[in-house]
Amino acid sequence: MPELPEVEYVARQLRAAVLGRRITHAAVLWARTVTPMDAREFEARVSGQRITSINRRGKHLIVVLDGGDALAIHRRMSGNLILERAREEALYVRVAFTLDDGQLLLFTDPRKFGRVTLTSNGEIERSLAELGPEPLAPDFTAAVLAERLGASRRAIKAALLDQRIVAGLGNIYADESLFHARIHPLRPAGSLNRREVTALREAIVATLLNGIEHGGTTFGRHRDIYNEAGSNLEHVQVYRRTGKPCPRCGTPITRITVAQRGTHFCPKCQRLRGASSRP
DNA sequence: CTATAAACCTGCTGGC
DNA sequence: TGCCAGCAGGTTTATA
Repeated sequence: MPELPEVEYVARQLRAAVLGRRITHAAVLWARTVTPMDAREFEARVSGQRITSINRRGKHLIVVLDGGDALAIHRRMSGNLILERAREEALYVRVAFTLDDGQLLLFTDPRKFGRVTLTSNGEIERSLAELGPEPLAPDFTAAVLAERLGASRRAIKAALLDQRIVAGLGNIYADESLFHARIHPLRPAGSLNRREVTALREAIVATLLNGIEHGGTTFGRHRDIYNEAGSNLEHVQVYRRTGKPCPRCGTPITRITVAQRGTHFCPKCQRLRGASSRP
């Protein structure tokens, strides 16, 4: 579930809460979460390192440690980072970090798809090298987006979910962005004209910023580090609103499957025909 | 290149 | 009320 806004929101909270803290102890409760590293090796190597910075790249949360290592955390479908003052009752804990001020930082993950990877700083950079541009960075221009989409004939929805095209978009924010830009999800990615690419870039930025502002979208499992749900679901226009009226024109929202993912759009505002092509 | 399916996992929902 | 098939925000890998 966690897409860029959910990861960014948590990154900001963690910066305020655990920056500068030393990890005094780590416990791996589900070994596959830290693959490919051995669980005991992970615990030994992370213990004693201090948290020097917290960053985000796409949907990856990067916790930089003073021993030359970094933790790359990907929450995948159901992972959360929960901060506890003392041992409370968090469920599905896969990795537990004890900090030097007594706080407990827990990686919880019912479905066990999430990953907490410990590697050297250089290694992390290499593993993230394939990611596309950061959509909230100032250099994410319409020209950059157009260049990334190239002449691809795949559906624009599928392209937006591809982290090599743009980093951080997932199913929710892809649908919302296309709705705001009035682009049909099945449009071939390379067929968008200049005006449409510009509108899409603006829609992506606005949609993501909106999501961050509301603490992320929670319809299932996303929680912030204090175990609070985000409120952005109240603000989405099409995602999971099949059959409900389009907020713009009243036409019922349609749901189709694109790239094996549920895809929601307004059939009147987002037309497939009548589109011009980009040379 | 593009598309599709399957795999990794568990919990929740909707239909019967 | 109860059971079960199907579905879920993500990514990777195999196959056509």
